[in-house]
Amino acid sequence: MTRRYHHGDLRRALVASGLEILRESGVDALTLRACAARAGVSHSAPRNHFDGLTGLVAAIRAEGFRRHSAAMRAGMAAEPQARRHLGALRGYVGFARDNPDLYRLMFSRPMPGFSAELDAAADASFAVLIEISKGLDWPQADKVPGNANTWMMLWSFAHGIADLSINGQFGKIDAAIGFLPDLETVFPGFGYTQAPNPKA
Amino acid sequence: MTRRYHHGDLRRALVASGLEILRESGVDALTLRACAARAGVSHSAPRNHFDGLTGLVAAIRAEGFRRHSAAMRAGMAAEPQARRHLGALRGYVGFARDNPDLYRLMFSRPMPGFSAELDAAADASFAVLIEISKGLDWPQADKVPGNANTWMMLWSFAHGIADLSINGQFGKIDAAIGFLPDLETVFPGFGYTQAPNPKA
DNA sequence: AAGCAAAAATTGACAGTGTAAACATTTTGA
DNA sequence: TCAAAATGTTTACACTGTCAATTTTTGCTT
Repeated sequence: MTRRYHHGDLRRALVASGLEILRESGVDALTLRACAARAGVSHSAPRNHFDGLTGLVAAIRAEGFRRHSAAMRAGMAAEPQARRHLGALRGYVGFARDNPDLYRLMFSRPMPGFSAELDAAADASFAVLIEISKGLDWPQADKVPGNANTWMMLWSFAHGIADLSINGQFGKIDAAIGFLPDLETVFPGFGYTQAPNPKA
Repeated sequence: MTRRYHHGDLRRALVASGLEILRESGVDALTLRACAARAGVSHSAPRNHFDGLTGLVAAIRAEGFRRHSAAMRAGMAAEPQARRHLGALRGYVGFARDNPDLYRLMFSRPMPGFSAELDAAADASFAVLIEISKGLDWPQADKVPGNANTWMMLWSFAHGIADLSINGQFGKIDAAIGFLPDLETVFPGFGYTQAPNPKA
């Protein structure tokens, strides 16, 4: 029962503490010393696991992206195949609204090069967007320059709805979640041109 | 030539200093003391004009929104009437890309209630979006629940493109600006149903 | 098993930050 | 004129991130 000198899994504990602090008290309270204190450790212990506050924040953002992609995949699994893109996007916006400060932290700073872990986790989220964009087509697709624009459109739309909604920009209306499932209405003819996963 | 004890227009000078610091060194360098120093004043002088750092940041964000709406109006004026919404949105995204840290600061925190000045400036930006949404119609408009959804769609799309582009999420592709003018391709039939400003 | 190097955590110190109170100077207006 | 209000300065304090020095534990090598 005596608290050991070595924590055992401090790195994970610090990220967990950071996530709790972020949820409970917002980003201004997300402090290196506060994370250390909540993990029951001295204020300099994190130095052995992270490259300063920037490194800890990068790890927290990475965990955010892992949960983010998981939420998208869960949303995708809850819909029939032909509507899986809508499920994924609903998972996207739902995650943002359930974790507003975390989502804002994930996207409030330039992306690449903070850490390999963060880049990989963000790529995993990105992969879901690419995945649902594949085979997704609408009548105007070929008129838009560049083949990458389907995921750009989906991502821009989802991020815009999520971020503005989080920041209270939609005011009392805030029908963002109800807004999203109507994507097939907003984009007429938007859907998959062929059944995915042909082996199933 | 002797520096007077009273600055004369310190409030404005502090906001200007903050904008310069933001542009030159990013948001982490945006410090109350740094703004005061650049304005040539002691670190406690801002207290007479702002409610702490939060107040100064709110004033900087407010100035950002004023320039933001001005950029949209300039973009609107550069296009023929039937395409004025595209001009406004191009102004929107262009402002964000020309002032990435400022734009991020404007939207990286919950919106309402920081100061009356900020609320008013943000409303002015919002008014432009409402303005270009007025009379703007596309075949599916009436199928989308709620009448407010035209501006929600435009805003979400513009903010998504702007914010993701700023954060480098589009990677090397980054055809965000070229992406935007094709809105009429993405949304078929998207346009004004009647000539605006009937008195002209 | 012994011992020693590496890893992990602590302590103490330092500069920089926001905030506050007390004090100094200038401006204003009655 | 002169007192009050507005504007700036100085000093102090708690908190933050970072760093160097030190202590404790773990684990590997011999």
